[in-house]
Amino acid sequence: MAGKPAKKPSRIQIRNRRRIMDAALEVFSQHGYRGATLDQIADAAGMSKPNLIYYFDGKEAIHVALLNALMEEWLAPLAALDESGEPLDEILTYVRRKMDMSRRYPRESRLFANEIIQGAPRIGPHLQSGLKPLFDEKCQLIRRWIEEGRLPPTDPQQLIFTIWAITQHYADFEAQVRVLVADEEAGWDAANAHVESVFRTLLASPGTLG
Amino acid sequence: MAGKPAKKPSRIQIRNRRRIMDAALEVFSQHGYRGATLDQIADAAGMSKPNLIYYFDGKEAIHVALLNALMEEWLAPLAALDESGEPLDEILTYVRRKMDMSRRYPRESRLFANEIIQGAPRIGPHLQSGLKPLFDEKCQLIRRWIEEGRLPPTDPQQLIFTIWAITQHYADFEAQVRVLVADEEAGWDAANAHVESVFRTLLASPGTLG
DNA sequence: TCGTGCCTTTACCAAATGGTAAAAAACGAA
DNA sequence: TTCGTTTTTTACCATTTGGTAAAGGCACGA
Repeated sequence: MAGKPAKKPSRIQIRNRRRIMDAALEVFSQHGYRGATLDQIADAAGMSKPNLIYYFDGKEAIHVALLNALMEEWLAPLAALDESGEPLDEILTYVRRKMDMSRRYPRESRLFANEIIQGAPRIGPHLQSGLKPLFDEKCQLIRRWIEEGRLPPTDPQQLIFTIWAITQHYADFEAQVRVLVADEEAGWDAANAHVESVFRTLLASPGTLG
Repeated sequence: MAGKPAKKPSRIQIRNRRRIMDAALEVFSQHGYRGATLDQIADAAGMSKPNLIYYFDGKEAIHVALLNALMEEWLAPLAALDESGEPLDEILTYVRRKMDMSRRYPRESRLFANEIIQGAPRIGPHLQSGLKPLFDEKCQLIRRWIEEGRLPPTDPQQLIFTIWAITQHYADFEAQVRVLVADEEAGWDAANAHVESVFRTLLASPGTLG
């Protein structure tokens, strides 16, 4: 039943698995699943193609392993949304963390984007089992905050979509943004400021009219 | 110098070129450039692979032709932003048209998304020559509206990015949205209502304090 | 130091893929 | 109908790609 005996991964195994995952992230995020080749990944990982297969069962296995490994880390900011905190602060913190991740880990963002755009053929089940419950839970939390009059009335699902859309846009469509905005560094500052003000405006309680 | 003599395209040529473009849109938007195969496109177009090559010079030529043909149509809503109109109406109309296109032409949206995410390797020049001028022009227009006190102060570039991000999200990440939202039809209604209210809120003049 | 088992390389392979050559078929003006 | 042109098919081809077999190298404990 267990997929692998999994005694103890040797130091070499740990190092090489990591190398492969990193190389795969680079290549998959840039070309998508079908556009990426094992040769490219092997090259980026600094090892031979058969050696890749020694560590992973095949191309799809690498991709799936990568998505699984990143999923948790990628959802961490949403999971950190704390019910005991101040609603506005919590959501703004979430937004800021998402912006931070777009700037610092664009490859991860694009990896997911590629997968989702193409219909989530390999990550689909994990969306159901991993993302959906978390999403529902946090929607419930936001709904409660709204009922308590601590946030203006909004559709929580749509609010989260909006946050995702705006923040990830800067990573996923970086190529476009770079064409349209002259100064890259200034662009990030402007983006951060704008996004901050957008959600401050949207979440500004209009008098808690309940 | 002219790429083709281009006498008069016969009826058959017109019909088949259209078929190919439509099939290519379907396949490219689903798998990305490198993930799409000529066999798939030929299949979807209901003709043989060599017949494709008879009408287009090759895979890349089809892709480029497709992007070029769609670019204009895709930018039409932005181009329609009218300086003589009421700023709020103009922008809300723009947002609505973008939402409409996301719902009705998700393939077009995903085609561009795929291309941009992967670094715009084939459409890059067209972004510079086609999108950039239009973008700059409309930013200028919005800036003027703000100066005239007819819109609250905002960074025009970032505003447009926000509109793109939110509206296209529903097409590009449809697979994800479908997992997270139960009722698809109701989902679209909720999305439209939410997006409308978001931009109404953001663009609500706070007293034209100028 | 000497195996024993983990790691890596070399040499392949079958299928898929972008593309070509050239013959056959269909079309259309005279 | 007939002849030249346009369109389509059949049969290929070279390269790329995911993957395998098996031998060689290497590290490390006894």
